[in-house]
Amino acid sequence: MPRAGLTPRAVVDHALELLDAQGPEGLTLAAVAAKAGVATPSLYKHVPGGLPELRRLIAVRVTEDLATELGEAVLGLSRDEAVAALLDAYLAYAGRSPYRYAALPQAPQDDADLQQAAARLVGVIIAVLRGYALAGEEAVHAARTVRAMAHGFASLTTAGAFQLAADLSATRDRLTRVLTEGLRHWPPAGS
Amino acid sequence: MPRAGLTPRAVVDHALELLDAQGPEGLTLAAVAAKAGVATPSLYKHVPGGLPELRRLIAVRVTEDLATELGEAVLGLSRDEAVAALLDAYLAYAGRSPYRYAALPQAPQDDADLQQAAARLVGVIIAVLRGYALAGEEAVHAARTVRAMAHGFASLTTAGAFQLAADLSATRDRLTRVLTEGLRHWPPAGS
DNA sequence: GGCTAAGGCTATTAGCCTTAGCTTTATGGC
DNA sequence: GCCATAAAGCTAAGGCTAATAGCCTTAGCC
Repeated sequence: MPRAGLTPRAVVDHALELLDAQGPEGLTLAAVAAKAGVATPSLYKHVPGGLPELRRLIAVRVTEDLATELGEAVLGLSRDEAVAALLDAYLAYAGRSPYRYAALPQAPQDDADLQQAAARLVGVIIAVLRGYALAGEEAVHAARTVRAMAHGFASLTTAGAFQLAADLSATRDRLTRVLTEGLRHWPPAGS
Repeated sequence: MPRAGLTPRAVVDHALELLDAQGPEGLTLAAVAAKAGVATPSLYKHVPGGLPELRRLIAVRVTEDLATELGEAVLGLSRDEAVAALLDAYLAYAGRSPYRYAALPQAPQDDADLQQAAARLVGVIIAVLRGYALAGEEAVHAARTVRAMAHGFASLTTAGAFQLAADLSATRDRLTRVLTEGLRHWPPAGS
């Protein structure tokens, strides 16, 4: 029996392929092992924590990938243009890889690796907000607002929660404008 | 063996208790059956579809409960006050029952019962927007924006995704104001 | 009084995760 | 060039789950 030359990274790669193709139900250790050409228990040599750890590693990887894509998408842009590009890239990622995106919140958030990856993602958002010159904690509130809007729209869209006939891209346009308007007039005034 | 007097509704009740107490991992037919004082296969008499149908019924119930709570929260209010109350009630529900809230997107959205319940929920949002006199499809875009912001913030908050120290209720306040500002100036202007 | 249908049950199958313990392979030191 | 050792694979086994099949009993109605 020749060695398969498996690594934790390769295991995650196979898992992601499975996730993309079959959704969360299809993500089983048995299936990953079959795809890797290995018996199921052998996976524990590379992912000692079993299925929970595999899911954790997936969340970390997806967060890193998303952070990288967002960072590239906003290069050279600032203010409203950067925000629009950020939202576009965010929604594009979720639309292109809905199962990966849905796997994000399934992992415990107190994990160190995940926090590091998440910090990179938040860093990109904070950088985009630099053009609005928000003071101190206001930048954090604004970043959370950006993230909430992006995640909310992405999550509801990929889940198929918007059932009415109205054009989704028009909604995305309105959402983007509400966000940029809010950022330009930050901190937002009450009624 | 006396009858347990089970009904589909009672099965869902037991399932919800389990979900609240132990999270999605603890929601198994075996556990529900044990709680109901019944052997596992007996559940199929009331929930023929097994676990997937149970999850579907849970999503429907949670959507109905949420719609009811939101409807009550905005009674007698209009415009910004109504929007603020809607957001408060939405986030309160998610915060009070995080596992129920997280169970919402796990069900297929093309289910008739779920669509009916979701229509009630959307109806509440549309009603809240009545005070802003939005024309035609703009009401749909605005309702989606409201829902995206509420869901995004609720989802990220309950998942523990906001790790920085800044006060969450302050962020919620900013989010609410961005939303009401956007609604007051609808359709939102671009840059 | 007996029939029917609903609501229980046990037994069984199939699939999964996980642990334990053995075997083989590759590698690094002497 | 050989041997020790650690890494990486395997088989076997245990325990959990969902789900199906088939049987029995209870409750209610004609």
